Amino acid sequence: MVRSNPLMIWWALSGTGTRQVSKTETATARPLTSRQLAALIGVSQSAISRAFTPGSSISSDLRSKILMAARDYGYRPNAIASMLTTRRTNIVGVVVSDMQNPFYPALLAQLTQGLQAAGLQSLFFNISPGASIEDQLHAIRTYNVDAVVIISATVLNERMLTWATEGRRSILLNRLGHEDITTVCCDNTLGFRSLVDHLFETGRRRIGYVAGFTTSGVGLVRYSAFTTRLAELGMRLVGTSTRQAYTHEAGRLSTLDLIPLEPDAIVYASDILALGGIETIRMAGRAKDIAVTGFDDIPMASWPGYSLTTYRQPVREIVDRTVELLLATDIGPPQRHTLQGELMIRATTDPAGWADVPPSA
Amino acid sequence: MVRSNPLMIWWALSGTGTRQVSKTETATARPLTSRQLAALIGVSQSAISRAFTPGSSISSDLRSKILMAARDYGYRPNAIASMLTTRRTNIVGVVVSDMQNPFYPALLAQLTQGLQAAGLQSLFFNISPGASIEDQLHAIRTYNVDAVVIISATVLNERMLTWATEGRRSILLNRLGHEDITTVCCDNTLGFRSLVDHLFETGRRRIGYVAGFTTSGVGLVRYSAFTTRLAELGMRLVGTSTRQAYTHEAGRLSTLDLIPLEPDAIVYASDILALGGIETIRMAGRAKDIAVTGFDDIPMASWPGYSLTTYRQPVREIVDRTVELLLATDIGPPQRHTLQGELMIRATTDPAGWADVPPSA
DNA sequence: ATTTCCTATGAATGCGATTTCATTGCAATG
DNA sequence: CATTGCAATGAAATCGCATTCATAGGAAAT
Repeated sequence: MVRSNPLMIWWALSGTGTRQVSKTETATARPLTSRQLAALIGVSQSAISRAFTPGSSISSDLRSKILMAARDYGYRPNAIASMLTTRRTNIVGVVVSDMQNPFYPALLAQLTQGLQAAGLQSLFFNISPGASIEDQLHAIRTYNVDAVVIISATVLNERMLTWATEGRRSILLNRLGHEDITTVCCDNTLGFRSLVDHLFETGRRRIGYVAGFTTSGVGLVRYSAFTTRLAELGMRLVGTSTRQAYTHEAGRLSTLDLIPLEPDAIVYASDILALGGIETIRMAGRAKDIAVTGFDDIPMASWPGYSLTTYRQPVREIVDRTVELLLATDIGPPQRHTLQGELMIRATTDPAGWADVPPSA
Repeated sequence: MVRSNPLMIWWALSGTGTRQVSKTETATARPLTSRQLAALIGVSQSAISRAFTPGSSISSDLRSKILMAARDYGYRPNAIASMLTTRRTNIVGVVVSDMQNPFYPALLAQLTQGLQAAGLQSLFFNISPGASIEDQLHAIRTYNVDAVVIISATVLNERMLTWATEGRRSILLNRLGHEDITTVCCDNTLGFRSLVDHLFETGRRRIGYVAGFTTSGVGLVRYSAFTTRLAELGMRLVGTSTRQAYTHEAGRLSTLDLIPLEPDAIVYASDILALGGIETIRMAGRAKDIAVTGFDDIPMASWPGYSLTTYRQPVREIVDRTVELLLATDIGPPQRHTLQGELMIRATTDPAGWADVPPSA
């Protein structure tokens, strides 16, 4: 709908613009305001506002007249102005700290889509090494976001968290151990129990474990679920290793520690660690003996070259629940939402062994 | 260059933490307004505003008095309100369409960090299949973002683009062929010429090509640079294949088409395609004969298990240039910025061949 | 000492909507 | 027919800050 716009003419004649309108400077043409539109079609400014406010007291005749005029003149309500009076921004602050781990971009993409579908925009706060955490938390408050969703806030301590989220709806994704904030999290315990069960059923008994962060809530829960189930089934924990990171390299290195301990399976705290582990195990030519499991089910896990047995995080459900909580009219006390994932059995736990040759010379 | 940001001042004076907040700051209580603070310490509201506005006419005595009071009472300027008067939001709309390709999350992470460092926030617009493009473009305008950065807008057509970006500073990353918008892009031509040169020098002569989108500007430029250099060096193009996508699977499938043509090297339009190709080539046991090159240098390319020869996109430089352009005070006509990357020589072009065994049974 | 010129400040005026309040007209009721 | 009640509309008052305007008080200049 590229129709010639009376607005431009109006502005040109109105004399408000003493600036020279250059070709590149169309930026300065200010959009029509509700008052101007009202004047143009001879109604009150209130009427314009009502026409755009569902459920307000206005006749459908007048409303449609206004909406058509708005379309013709290219008027659209200024969101900033309405934020000021309604004190609602329809903006959700999304705090991200770890974009290295491929799981998070995937989660992020779905989350923003889910929010968009609900009419919410996402304002990004990147809390990563190199970014100023203080400034970002500060911005969360001055921009008056309606809500805050924190994705894996391993960087934030409890006090920062409560300060940043104070007074606004907020949800912590994939993190545990915070009393004051509602959390939505995959069922890590069930996940690791399933993985151990699967290893047991496929005949593995001597298990190694590679952790990411051993300090975070999720990290602890995963390890604890793992060891508990191991003990219940009478399996042996041959060793644990960590590099305090969820990266491919950390997976490679930690696996080097474990191989000498002769495990017949290694459980990794996340897929990205497991992918690193696969590489080390292949280099060592041990793929025939050592089963591998991950956690997350990132896209790479299902690539034929890896075919990693893992536990799928229910990303869709996490996102849906999150959006649902954000839209709920009544906010109760902080809640814990635990969503069930799914065991994805692939080649790396095949009792017959998987590829035992290093992929690269 | 860092834009002077009122918030910086606040933080500078606020100390490193240990805010002494009066207990009056309950969640339900509305935040203090400048007028209230003014009344509390007996100055005018204008003074409060000036205290937070760098370069405004105010004595340093009064300013520091106000800033300290602000800290004590927990006052902070309401960004929404100031947007209304200044007509500047300090928000950049970031339009993303393809989060599947790992290159984009990486670019995105760096971009948001670069913007943050310059005092700009990023509002996300996810234009992906499943999201309503119309709604998102609409939102870009009603939220009055200061600028728009579009990352790989393969989904948007020319008319949508101009409509969405009309009247605001906007930059297109990694896309070519748009006259009206400033673009910042890696030097694709140089990149593909370098790759071909490298293949020539390492003795390859029969080359295959796997494309992503063959319709996009970047896709065309890459292919054209590739074939041109091939001809110049008298090398032979044995075949081309595409699945119209930049995915691992597309790489796998396209490679299946090419292998029967007996190439001694395959050039892929991007790393993610090449990774898929590596898999197919390994399965076929042809890694000894077929060299592989990618483009982007995503993290996975340097994993030992792949060790993919590729051309690094200068992400840091792209981000820096973008931020610089956004902060520039004078906007000229649309410009083309082409930044040079770097040839990353790894194992997949080793004349001796790389791993020739399928990594997974 | 008088004039001039700044600088620092306060008062007042928007920014562009939402929302309350008051008013009008018309239908329904007695 | 008079009265009540409701729906639709306009006028006016915010919302919280930025900025212009007006002014008081000094310092500098004469």
